[in-house]
Amino acid sequence: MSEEASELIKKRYEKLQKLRQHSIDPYPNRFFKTHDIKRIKEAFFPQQGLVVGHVKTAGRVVSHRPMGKAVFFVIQDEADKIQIYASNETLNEIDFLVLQNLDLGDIVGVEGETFRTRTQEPSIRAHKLTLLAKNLSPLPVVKEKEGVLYDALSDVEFRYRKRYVDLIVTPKTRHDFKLRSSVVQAIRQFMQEEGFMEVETPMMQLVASGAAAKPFITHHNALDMDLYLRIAPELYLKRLIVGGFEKVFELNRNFRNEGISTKHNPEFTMMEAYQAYADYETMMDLTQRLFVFVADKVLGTQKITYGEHIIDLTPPWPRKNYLDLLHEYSGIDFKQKLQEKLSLEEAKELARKLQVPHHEAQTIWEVLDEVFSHLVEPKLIQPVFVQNYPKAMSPLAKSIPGDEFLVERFEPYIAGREMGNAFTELNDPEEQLRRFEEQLRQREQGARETMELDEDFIEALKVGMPPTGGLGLGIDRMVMLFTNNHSIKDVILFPLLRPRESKK
RNA sequence: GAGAAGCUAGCUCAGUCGGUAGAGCAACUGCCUUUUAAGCAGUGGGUCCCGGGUUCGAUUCCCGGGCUUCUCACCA
Repeated sequence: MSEEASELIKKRYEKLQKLRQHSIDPYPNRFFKTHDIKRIKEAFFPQQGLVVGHVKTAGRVVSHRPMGKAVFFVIQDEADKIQIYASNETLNEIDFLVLQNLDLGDIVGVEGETFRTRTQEPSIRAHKLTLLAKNLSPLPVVKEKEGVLYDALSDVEFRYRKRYVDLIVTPKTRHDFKLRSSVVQAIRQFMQEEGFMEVETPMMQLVASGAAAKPFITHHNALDMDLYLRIAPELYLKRLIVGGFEKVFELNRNFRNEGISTKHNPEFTMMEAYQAYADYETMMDLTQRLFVFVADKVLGTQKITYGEHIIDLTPPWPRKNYLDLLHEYSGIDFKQKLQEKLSLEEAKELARKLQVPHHEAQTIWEVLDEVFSHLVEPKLIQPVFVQNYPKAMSPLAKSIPGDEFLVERFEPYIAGREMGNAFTELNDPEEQLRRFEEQLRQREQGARETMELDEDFIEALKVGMPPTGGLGLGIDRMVMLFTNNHSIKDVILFPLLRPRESKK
């Protein structure tokens, strides 16, 4: 950066030099505050009036208005901002030099009295000004009046690549990631209060199973073997149910080597929970209560504004059968067609008539899935449990007793988006083996995504797993819902981007 | 992986029907000691994403590449 430094940056380095020549350390070792800004506002600035008091606080200069030998500037800390007033009359000679060389983006410590300006703006009259870190890489200049931003940082790429800058200049970014943290915290609290134990299972696995997705491969040098980054924690969590823990959950990252989109990041956060002596209906109830708990906790309401919609999380959420929804939105009774032994060709013909693209579908189930995602999913705005899915797409779920095609599985849908996946867990090891083998057969027939056979998991089931309900929730998507964001990159602090040729 | 759009000053954006570019903010200089998207006057700042082609001349037209965004595909 330095040899290509722009004029702006050169100026900053010159100021740095000037300060050092006057024995001012632009990067002192420490500075301790008596108050953070929010507390100053609370303690010294009642609605009307003022409590005069002495404070010592710090923050980043986010606005800078010199006026003669006086300067009004605003400092921002993690939670709030306050205006500082300083001049040659309030500061000593050395601190005034700091003031004269102050730039947007500098981090400063301030000591002084609280007061209100003529326009009643809460302010601090600085008697001491300490430079704590010089800004050498000028920030985008974003101005703000009554909550409206002017020249807001709108270069999306810049915001993702330089998230630390985005966090400084874009209040919504700060807000959304604080809210994300609160969501995660609320989920943990809810699960713990429900009696679930948080566990950590391997992220590096010998067999990447538990979901149908392409894994990332990594390598262990000492053992000289390839490992997969997990695509799901599912099979390990169920091993713990076998081991005798009755309520477990894990809240952490999964890795899937798939395309990147507004709804997909290669690493994403899931919460998976398993409860022994329970079934998928138990998990529906848990899901509903969890969403309500989190919404109350972080938003204080069960009605969420998302884009054009007001989404009402108030339970109970309706439950609709997968095949009934297909019937409802396509006009075709697939349940009947299945009983009449519908062929793949006939299924594709039906999809053609419905104008649903299906060219890559290799099985009847994949055709149905295409129809579902094109005709049904976008309509599922208010919370709904879609239940009783085709067996062929759900190799880890228990069959509905007496039903040839369907399993006890549901997916909660909100805002046209799948928020999770849950089922009554298959615990019959022989059946599980057959299902894995069926996956292999489907793959040989050309199915795009199938699940890997995990032999040790079969061994675990042979030891005996009680009847169990399991649930997975996509945390990123949940946060998108709660923060009214439409791109997953806006709820991931550092989304994966291709590297860029230096510069910027 | 496919299609569409975008890439011009530190930021937000104009613009050039082909003659090497502008505004606002920011920076710098001067004035201004209760301003707040502060104000007034002046100054400086650009490999117009990269490479090639056409052309007397390309930031502009053509071809190739890069990166991003959006949509679709795969998936959650």
